Formats: sequence, C-alpha cells, structure tokens
Amino acid sequence: MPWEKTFDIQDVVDKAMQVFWAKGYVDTSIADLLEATGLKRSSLYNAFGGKRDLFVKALLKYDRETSRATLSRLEEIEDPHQVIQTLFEGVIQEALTDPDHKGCLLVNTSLELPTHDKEIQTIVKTGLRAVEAFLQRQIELGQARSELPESIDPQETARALVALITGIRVLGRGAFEESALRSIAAQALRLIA
Amino acid sequence: MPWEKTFDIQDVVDKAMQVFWAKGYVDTSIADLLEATGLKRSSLYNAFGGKRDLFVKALLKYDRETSRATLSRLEEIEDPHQVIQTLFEGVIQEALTDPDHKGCLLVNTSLELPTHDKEIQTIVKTGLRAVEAFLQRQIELGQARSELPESIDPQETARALVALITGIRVLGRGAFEESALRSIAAQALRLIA
DNA sequence: TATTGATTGGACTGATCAGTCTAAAAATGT
DNA sequence: ACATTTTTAGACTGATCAGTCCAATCAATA
Repeated sequence: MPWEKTFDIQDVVDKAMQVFWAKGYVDTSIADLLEATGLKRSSLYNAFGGKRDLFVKALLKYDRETSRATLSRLEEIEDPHQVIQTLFEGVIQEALTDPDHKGCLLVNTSLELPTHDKEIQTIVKTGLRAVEAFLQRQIELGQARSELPESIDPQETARALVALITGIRVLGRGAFEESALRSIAAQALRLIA
Repeated sequence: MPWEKTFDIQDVVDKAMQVFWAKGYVDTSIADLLEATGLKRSSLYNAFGGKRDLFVKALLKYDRETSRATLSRLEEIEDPHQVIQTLFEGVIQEALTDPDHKGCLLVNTSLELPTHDKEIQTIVKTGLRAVEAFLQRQIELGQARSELPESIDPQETARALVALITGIRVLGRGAFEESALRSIAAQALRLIA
C-alpha cells in the first residue's frame, strides 16, 4: 500500500458531480461515490463532510463550470437570435448524444427541490435565474439592435424559454423522440420572431 | 384486533398514488405506503406483488383518472383556444395551491425514466403522447373553425405546449415564483395566436 | 358447528444505507 | 533520526430498506 499523493479536490468533486448528475441525489450511494472517485471512505468523509456536503459542492461546480460556462461561451456570439438558436441546438444535441440521458443537473435537482434544504434550493433557484437573466439580456440586446421585434416582452419570453429548455431536459431523458425535441426548439425560435 | 372487511383495492392504489406523487418512487418506502394505506405488510404484498407493481398500478391510475380525466373535462369546452388557456390556468393553479408541490406524476416519473424499466417507460411515454395528441387535435379543430391561424404547425406547437407544461410542472416545484409561472402560460398562448 | 381459504399481525431475513472510529502508514518539519 | 500531522484502510455501528414467512384470526359455506 504505497502512499498516493493528496488527491485533487476539484477532480473528486467533478467525478462526484457526474454520478449525482446521472443518478440523482437519493439514488447515489456513498459506495457509488467511492467507486467513481477512487477515494476511500475515510478520505471522503475527511475531505468533505458527507454526502450532502459533497452534493452541494458538485451542484455549485455544475452551476459554475457547466451551466454558466456555457452561457459565457454563447455570449461571444454577436447576434442575439443566433445565441438563442445555438443554445437550443446545444441542449438538443446533448439530449440526443448523451448515452446516459443525464439532462441538466439543475433541472434534475429542481424536481426534487421539495425534499432538499434551503441552501440547495437557493443554489438551484439562483442557477436557473441566471439562465433567465441571460436570455432576457439577449432579447433586450436584440431589440436594441432592432434585430428582434419590440413587441415581445423580454422577461416573459425569457421565462418561457427557460421553461422550454426545462421541458427538453426532462422529456429528453426518454419520453420524447428526436423529432419531438426539435419541434420544441423550432417553436422556441417562434417566440422571439 | 377485530376483523376489518376486505379493503378496497382502488382505494389503496389511490392512496399509494398520492405518496408516490408527493415523494417520488425511490423516496417512497414500504413503511410510507403502509402508513398511507392503513394496510399491513402482508396484505400489501399479498394484494400487489411489491413496491414496483403497486407503483405501476398507481401510475396507470394517475394516467387514467387524473391526466386523461382532465383532458376529457376540457374537451367539453367548445372553443379550442379557451381549452388550451383553461388547461394552462389549471396547471398553474395547481402549482400555486398544492402545499406539497407534487407537480405531475407523469412528468416527475419522466425525469427518473432512465432508472425505470420498459413497462414504466411505456406508460409515461404513452401518457404524455396523449396530452400531445389532445393539444394537436384542439389546434387542428381551431384551425378548421378559423379560430386559430393556419400558419402554425399543429404537431410542432402541441409538442412545444407539452414542453411548456412540463416546464411549469418542474419549475413550479419551487424554483419559479407565481409571476414567472404566469409568464410561461402567457407565452404559451402566444404560440397559438 | 366444523371445515376451508383468505387475511391478518408481526417477527424475521439479508442487504444496503450513511456515517463513525481506530490503528497503521505516509509525508512533513526539526 | 525523531516527533507531529495528515491520509489511508477497513472494520464497525445502528438504522432502514424491500421482501418473506407463519401462526393466529376471521368470514363463509356446508
């Protein structure tokens, strides 16, 4: 039993995130996390407090490095209409190509919100609000540039787009076929036309 | 320990349905089901096969007596536009008034689809397809009566409406406030205008 | 009233759960 | 080389899980 150098905390959180993402909080056992991270029981409890604490860290990491990072990347596209179209294309592409049908960790957690505590509820709410705010900004930007019609309500439309994304994330886990998911994206664009 | 007359199967399934609906499949224990139904352990295992079998019966009952029953009631309204508006109003009203924030059992199960077997997947898919078909029929009806614009694609729009309802169901569990949910419904109506 | 079959209460199983604890091993500083 | 601190390995806890089993109890029929 040779001494392994101290594990990379962020790497462990990342691997834990994958498990929570794929299986959900309740369905993920400590044994699953140990297997995925390669850590030993005591190391995990020593480094993090326990299952819930690790989940919080994973959720925050997802929000930061997956959700918001995606928005940041999209922000580099100049045309707001193109931004929103690309966002939906990405979500659908992910739903179609991910063999695990993980969807979105924030959305998945959103469904189990009633069973979670205040802190986790806040993380999810804040994360989704960030997406909403991003979309609203894009719509307002498009209107300022006269690329999107003034007639649409930026906040209302942004919220509906979040709902559509949520729908794709949920239905994409197995209930809807590819063509149905594409229909949703097509109609999303109608909301900003 | 007096002799209780044979329990009503449908009544038991109904009570089990409420528990699964509120807590989800994995989070529901046999103990929860025994408490909710008043049954004793052996009676439950004798009458149904086990947890999963009872869940299938509960899911079918929900599809039949809650989901489809709602659609049937809506079908009595003549104006298709009014039908869709009433449907969204109902979904939002439920999200706002239900203290447990149960959402929709089909949608909730839809999110955990990857963890369920073929039979359950089929029940959920079929149930959601019924909603989609209902909406598509209403749109086509509205178009035939020239009450809805010919320009909209009935199937695509129906699918987007299902996605929006799904969004309300999920986000209504705690992530979105009342005004945000109402925004979604308002935009849903824009899709059929 | 005696027999039969369904239903009950509740003990019991083995598995798994999250989390604790201890002692050995490894790294670090002096 | 020695003492200190961190990490590891893994046994162990008590709780809970879904599901099994059986003797006692009840209703119905003859």
